[in-house]
Amino acid sequence: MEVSFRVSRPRPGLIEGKYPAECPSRIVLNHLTSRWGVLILLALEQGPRRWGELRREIEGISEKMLASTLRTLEADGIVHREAQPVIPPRVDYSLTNRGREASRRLLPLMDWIADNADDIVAPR
Amino acid sequence: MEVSFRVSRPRPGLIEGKYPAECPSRIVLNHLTSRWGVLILLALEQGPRRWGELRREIEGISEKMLASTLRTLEADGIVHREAQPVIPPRVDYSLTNRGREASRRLLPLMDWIADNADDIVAPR
DNA sequence: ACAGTAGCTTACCTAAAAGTGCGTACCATC
DNA sequence: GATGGTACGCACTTTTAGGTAAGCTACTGT
Repeated sequence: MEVSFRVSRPRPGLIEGKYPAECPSRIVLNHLTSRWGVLILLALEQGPRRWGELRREIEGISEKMLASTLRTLEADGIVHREAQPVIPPRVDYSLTNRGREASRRLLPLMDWIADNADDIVAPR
Repeated sequence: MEVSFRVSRPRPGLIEGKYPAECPSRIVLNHLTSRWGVLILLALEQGPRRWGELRREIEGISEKMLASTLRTLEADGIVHREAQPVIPPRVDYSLTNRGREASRRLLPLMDWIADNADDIVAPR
């Protein structure tokens, strides 16, 4: 039983040719699907968050990883960082347009995984 | 300019609570987005492939990683393995229905990344 | 005077993923 | 009889993501 599933458009060169680990696509994919990257996107997709809010909302994340993951996503133009020069410091994070584009593609995958992960992993 | 983007349905418990690294969703996500997992899915999504075809098509993959990634995806019910007891050995790999469901969600993300990765990574 | 808070940075360490290189069985071909 | 293709498994090493813990600035509250 063949399932007719075609991608919207051809992806020339995605398989052919070399795939060094340093390929830009691989780098971005790693950032987006990193341990904490996904959770930060999930959180920010609900709306802007302050540093401390993210830290509390994403239980288990260390300050180091929150900082470095946020900086990575900021450098990728996926997360917008807005620091207000007040004391105590206040920093707000939100998704950029690019970040929303990314999460729009990432969330369906995450939803599917969340729905199926138990069935997939259970049989062990 | 607010972009109105809502996820199809609520994802309760995806943010709240703890997120151990051993969470089933994280495991499956890691398998799907692993270095070679994505490339194998991309290849198999074009149709069934033999071991050697995958090895040649996915340049740079080592035999060890091809074998272990395929076994992981097979254990997850994403890839179907069909070994014919002939000499020399012949083994065909294809996507299961579940694998096609997964790739249907993964490919839009990969397409977007492929289109944007250069712009994202270039400014460094 | 001292602790607490917000938002980090830095140095160090570990565990898991991936790479390297070897061996194997069986046969066809040169 | 030597070489090479096919589909792997195993042992070892390297690389990298992530964890742990401490410190730091510039203030505020008690």
